[in-house]
Amino acid sequence: MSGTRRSATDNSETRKVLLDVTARLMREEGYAAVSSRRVGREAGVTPALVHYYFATLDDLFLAVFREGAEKNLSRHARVLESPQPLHALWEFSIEPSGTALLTEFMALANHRKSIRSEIAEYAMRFRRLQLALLESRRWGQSEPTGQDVPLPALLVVLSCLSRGLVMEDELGITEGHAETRALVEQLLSRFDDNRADRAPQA
Amino acid sequence: MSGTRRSATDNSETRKVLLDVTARLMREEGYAAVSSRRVGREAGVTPALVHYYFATLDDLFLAVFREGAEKNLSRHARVLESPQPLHALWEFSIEPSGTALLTEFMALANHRKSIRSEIAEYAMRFRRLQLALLESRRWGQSEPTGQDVPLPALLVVLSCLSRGLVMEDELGITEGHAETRALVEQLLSRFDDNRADRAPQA
DNA sequence: GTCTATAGTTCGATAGAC
DNA sequence: GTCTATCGAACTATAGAC
Repeated sequence: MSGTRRSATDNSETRKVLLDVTARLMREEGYAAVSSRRVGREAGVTPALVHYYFATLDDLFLAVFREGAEKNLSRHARVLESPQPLHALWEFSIEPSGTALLTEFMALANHRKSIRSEIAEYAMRFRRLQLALLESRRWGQSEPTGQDVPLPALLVVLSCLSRGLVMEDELGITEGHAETRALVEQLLSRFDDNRADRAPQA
Repeated sequence: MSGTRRSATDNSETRKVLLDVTARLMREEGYAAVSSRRVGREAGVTPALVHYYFATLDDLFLAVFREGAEKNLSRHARVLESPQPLHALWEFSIEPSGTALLTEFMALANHRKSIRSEIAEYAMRFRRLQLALLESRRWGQSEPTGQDVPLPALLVVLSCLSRGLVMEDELGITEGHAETRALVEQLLSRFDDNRADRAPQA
């Protein structure tokens, strides 16, 4: 039984609740709604206990970000194993779930140094993981139709477009979205249909 | 002389200062740094006077947004008259100046209804203006190389990409950016070099 | 238009009991 | 690990004098 007990601070159930409450508050009301009092109240504990787990609010924000980042990294690793990895990546990226939270972190990063550097470091790790996984499946070198769209550029385009489309959708802006999605599908097929392990079509 | 006096509330010099201070605070420290006390202090007036001009903070935010939006609309109208309108649009869009402010408004819009609807309405007006101006120069119909990239999609791609690249740049993320910019230039040339008023090249 | 004064909130963070 | 109690500070918004 001693193997299952969890008294260490990092595994505390309370800590998990605090992280969940914080993430929800950020999604629903923005980072400005996060305070030790508010988080404590919604988690059923006192503000002082929030400070016990996270000395400052920045520590709390960082912990939320790191947890989400790690989950995202492993989910992406799985997504990129799909038979049509780029289509799978795209479908995954245009899910609105994580975007609202990411937007809040972007805004936070604009004026909190500790968060900015954490986000930047993660983003680079993330993009390099994507590159490595995709290149290991033999893209990006001298594929017939992929020549004019280097893989690094494609990844930038996909991430900017998915983020932008989801944000606009949530604001109620849909002008040109259908055409854009169709265009992306067409572009992705040029890659997913021309992998090295499939027969070239001409 | 009576034509130059400006006693109306909307033309007040103080009002202008308040708008400027607010925009600067949003850019440099985020929307959360905006308060009637802070704005008043930095403008050299009392908090009560801020409330005299803008009953609530939302009114203040909205006024800042509207002012920037109007300026942006007229600047864009001029940009799109360039001999290479899409290149001009792109160069204009990747200027970092307005992006930080826009990011703050996006984050604000996520949880302030009045701001969300204002941003959405403006974005649609904006995109329709772009479409109208560009189509009047005979794009997007059946141009030789533009067939597979409809103009509405192109505009979405440009705006998402410019916003995304600038944001990433400011965080220090540059992976894949050079390749993406090259790709965009190539795409834009397919349009700008194939306008109806230039000779087709084959 | 601009001010003083103030009511009523909410906040970050800490000390220290249990 | 969780609490009470508290300091010191910031905030929105309004009332009303000038």
